[in-house]
Amino acid sequence: MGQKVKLSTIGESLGVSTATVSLALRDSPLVAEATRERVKAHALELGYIYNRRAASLRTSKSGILGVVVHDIMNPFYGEILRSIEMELDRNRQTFILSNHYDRVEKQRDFLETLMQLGADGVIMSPAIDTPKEDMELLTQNGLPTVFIARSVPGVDLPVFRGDDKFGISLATNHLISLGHKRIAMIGGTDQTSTGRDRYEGYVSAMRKAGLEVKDEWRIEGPRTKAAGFEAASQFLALPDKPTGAVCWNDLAAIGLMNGIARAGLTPGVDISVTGYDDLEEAAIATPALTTVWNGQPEVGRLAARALLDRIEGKHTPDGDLTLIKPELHIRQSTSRVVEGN
Amino acid sequence: MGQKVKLSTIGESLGVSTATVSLALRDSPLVAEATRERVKAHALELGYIYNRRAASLRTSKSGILGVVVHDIMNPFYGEILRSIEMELDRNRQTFILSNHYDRVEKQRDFLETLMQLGADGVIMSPAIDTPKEDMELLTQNGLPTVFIARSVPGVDLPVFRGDDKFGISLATNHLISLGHKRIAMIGGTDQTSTGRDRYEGYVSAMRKAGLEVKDEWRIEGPRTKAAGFEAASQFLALPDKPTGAVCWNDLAAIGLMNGIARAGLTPGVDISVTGYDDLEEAAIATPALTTVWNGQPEVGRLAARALLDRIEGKHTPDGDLTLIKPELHIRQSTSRVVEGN
DNA sequence: CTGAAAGCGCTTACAG
DNA sequence: CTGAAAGCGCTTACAG
Repeated sequence: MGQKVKLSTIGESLGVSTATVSLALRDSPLVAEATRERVKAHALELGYIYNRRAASLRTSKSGILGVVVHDIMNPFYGEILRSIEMELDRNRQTFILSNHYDRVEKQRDFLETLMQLGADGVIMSPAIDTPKEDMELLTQNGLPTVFIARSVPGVDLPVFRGDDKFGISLATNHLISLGHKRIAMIGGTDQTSTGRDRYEGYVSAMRKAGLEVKDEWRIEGPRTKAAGFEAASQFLALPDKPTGAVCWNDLAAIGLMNGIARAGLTPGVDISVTGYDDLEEAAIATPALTTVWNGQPEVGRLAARALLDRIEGKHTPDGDLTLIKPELHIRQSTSRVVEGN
Repeated sequence: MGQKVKLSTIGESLGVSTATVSLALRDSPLVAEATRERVKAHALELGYIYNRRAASLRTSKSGILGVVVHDIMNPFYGEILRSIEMELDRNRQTFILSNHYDRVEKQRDFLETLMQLGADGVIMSPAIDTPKEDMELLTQNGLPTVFIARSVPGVDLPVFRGDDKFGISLATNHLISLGHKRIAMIGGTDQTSTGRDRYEGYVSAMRKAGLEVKDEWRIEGPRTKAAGFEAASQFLALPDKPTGAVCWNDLAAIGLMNGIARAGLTPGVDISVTGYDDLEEAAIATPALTTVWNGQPEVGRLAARALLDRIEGKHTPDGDLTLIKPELHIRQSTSRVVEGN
């Protein structure tokens, strides 16, 4: 591959200084038009590759952002990520991605790596039980950070997420309006604020309607299709057979519906099921899933925008909470409660 | 955040040179045990963050690898990625990820970024119609590269993928053995070698069994659930109503089954459907999907391993093709052809 | 076992 | 409008 082409290579063969080459390549008005063109043409010809590490060492800006989520194979995060990607591409920022799988150490390793690389900022959906100290490490090192979907208690940073309590009440009230009186809540964990908010929203909607809330009707855990599928038998064996299931997310709901179908019942007819998130595949599930749109594209876009603003010094308020307003999308997985139930 | 802590900060407050600090932190045996301990303790105390950019500028190794695939929201790539991640984590390598969405320019931008960052290597599933020149750019700049799932014609680099022709014949022969005579092939494109291989495999299995292959029975395109879902009406309107569908991948198959169900037929009973890949969700689809395991974990692990080996100079042969042997996993979406069909 | 010095490839005041 | 020089924070011969 011959000798590596650098600014000085270009400069020498053109008889100008590296400073001029540097400025010319970055379109500085300080350099004469003609010189600029000559430099650029020659750079292209030589196959010059800009060395970002050197530039970054000098300027202490890297053009790299970090994104950490629980698991990008979860389409909920996938959809957020896609809109982050679009926003960052437009601003010619590179991002590095990591899953933490709710392991605090894996997350910490990644944050450390970001600091070593001189990342300009971080978008994160923090792991369960992330210690405040891990976040302080970021601020101490001057790394602008925003949260998506989740946050860390006691840490004042901008948060972008859906309004969970309101969203789950939309789903619960929808089932209630269809005449359901025994409604279970399937999936999710009470270890996250999101989990607690959604459970609270479900409970308060039930109470407001004068309906009973039974502890047994809360099946904690499932957040994936596989787990939702497995929860079906437990759900179908519940005391006082619920006729409706408010699920933590679309994945658990789709899994649950598959499990219900496997047991010989018809989801959407015998049992009404609601999801949460409105993933792209909710609409093509069988039956099509009634669910709550959770604003993934908005969350991603706004969070990326806010981070870029922070990096540029436009100081958005700390601890600012941006709640995306959820919407109920009614499809075929919910119907009027069956007579006699 | 006070002053930035660097090697010289540690050195000065300890009365040793930065060279010694550098060596000590990297556990060099050149440094006395006692000094090493003192340095490390002090670095920790001061909250020293290793500056990888500076190190990388000096050593021209970055510890960064690039991974480019079509779309990580596709669980096929997601599953490969997960195993790449495991392998790279174990070797303490950071990776940067990008989707190309089959847009050659987006892919080129990313490769350029990798070179600017001084990446050590690339794992890629190249975009359709990737020009040879783009790949030559990588080799000219000394970037070790391996292919997964797809390759670029005329470019001699190691490739890791499943044996498509053999795999699709497993699915086709399975339907044939169940008595199906009219079998369509749904989804995928003939613009990739994978697409051509699978279609050829299907055609030759049909011919070998003395069955007719009709052009109309080839519905090109669908690679997603949504597209598979939409293809259902087209499939059901096909001349001489096929009784079986060999699908390009699990996503198209699951979408197709949903569409068939929506039309009032029962997939797995009225129409037999096979998938390809054996994604985690194939087993919990309704009906559970008969499909061909495509070795995603193997592909990811072997490709990552091979790249690391190349980077370390263990020169694995160019143009070497590693075919993972697919396996048929029979579930409920295929059954003996219905009488009278 | 430790230190002084050079250099990786940029950018940025500063001088002209 | 252009150039000479310093410096970003490391690592690596080299000398002692």
